[in-house]
Amino acid sequence: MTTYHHGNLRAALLRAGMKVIEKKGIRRLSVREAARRARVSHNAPYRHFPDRQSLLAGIAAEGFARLGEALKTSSGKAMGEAYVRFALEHPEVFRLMFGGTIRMGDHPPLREAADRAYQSLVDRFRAHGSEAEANVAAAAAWSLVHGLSHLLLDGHFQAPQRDAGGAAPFARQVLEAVRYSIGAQRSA
Amino acid sequence: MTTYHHGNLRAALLRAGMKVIEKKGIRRLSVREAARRARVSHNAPYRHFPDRQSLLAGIAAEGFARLGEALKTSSGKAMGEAYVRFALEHPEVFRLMFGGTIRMGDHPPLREAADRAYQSLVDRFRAHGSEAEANVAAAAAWSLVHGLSHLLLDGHFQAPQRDAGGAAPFARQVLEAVRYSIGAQRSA
DNA sequence: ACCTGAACACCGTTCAAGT
DNA sequence: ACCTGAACACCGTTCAAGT
Repeated sequence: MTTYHHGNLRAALLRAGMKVIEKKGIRRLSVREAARRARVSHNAPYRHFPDRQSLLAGIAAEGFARLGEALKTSSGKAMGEAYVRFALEHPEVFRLMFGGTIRMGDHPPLREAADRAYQSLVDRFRAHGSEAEANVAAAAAWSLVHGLSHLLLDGHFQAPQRDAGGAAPFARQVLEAVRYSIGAQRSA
Repeated sequence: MTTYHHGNLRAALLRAGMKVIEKKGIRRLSVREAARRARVSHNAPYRHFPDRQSLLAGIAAEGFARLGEALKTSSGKAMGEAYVRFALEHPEVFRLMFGGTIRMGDHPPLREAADRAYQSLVDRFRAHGSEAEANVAAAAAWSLVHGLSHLLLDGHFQAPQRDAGGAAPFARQVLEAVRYSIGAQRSA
């Protein structure tokens, strides 16, 4: 029974941090709070993360890994809905990943995690046309599902849409509408 | 020469706050910093805003007003690009408006400001089909430009795209691609 | 190496008091 | 009404020290 914490304080801090963020929001996760939950001094986290931003970056990277999984395990047509579902089910982590709290430039492993998740999406477009066309198509698809996720989370769609029965069905409508549009173009 | 500040401390705080946010980011705007810039005690702002969130909400509302202006004064086809341009030119204010820092539900004037801005966008779709169809089309368009703005700000598009010559031309490509798609559907 | 306690310069917010 | 200074309970981060 060592006087130290345990084998993997880093992992414990990430787990604790993720939990706080999901339950109380990003602003409420302090380094000191993560330390408390991991039962170490307010100071121990600095052995594993140089600053609060890096702790947040670690949690965001874990978020990208989970998003990538969700995308990979969804069949082609359902990928857009899987993306939106991830955002709606993990709103605070999604905001951490994309809310500008952390700058990817400062955290290379975060950028790599994000790129891997995006690859799951781009790969589905490789079949269509030139590389440049695939890039544009993937960017458009990502933009659509990403913007839709954000706007739904922020509550920007009003009564007429919500009355239709909640966020998810509305999201499906929007995605279907655009899917048909793109299909029309392709076959033309 | 009164011992008080001046006629409109509220406006002065909003102006100072906007400036700090644009220059240093949201995290760096404290109530105390806004007070300092307006040359009042750290406590005076609480006469005009119940808490920090409300100060931020006031600044965000001003941001929505400006975005609405930018959209209204842009001609139909250029509106999407105007939206992206606003985001790229005012990244920190854009993040404040849409980054989840403030919950619109807690600040009715903010929601109203946001709705007015959205109306500038929805109005352009009124001509097309039923009300429900217009709603879905507007939501799709908003999602696209909004997601594209966010992803560009976060730096998620990689070398091949950026090499083409920067964010704005890439944005134009993506928007054009989808515009053609939707045009194809309409005429089919 | 990994952890701790004390210390510093900040916060947001509340309160009692001044004009 | 509008403003001020003191006070409280937090922060992130640094430092000197313990095992």
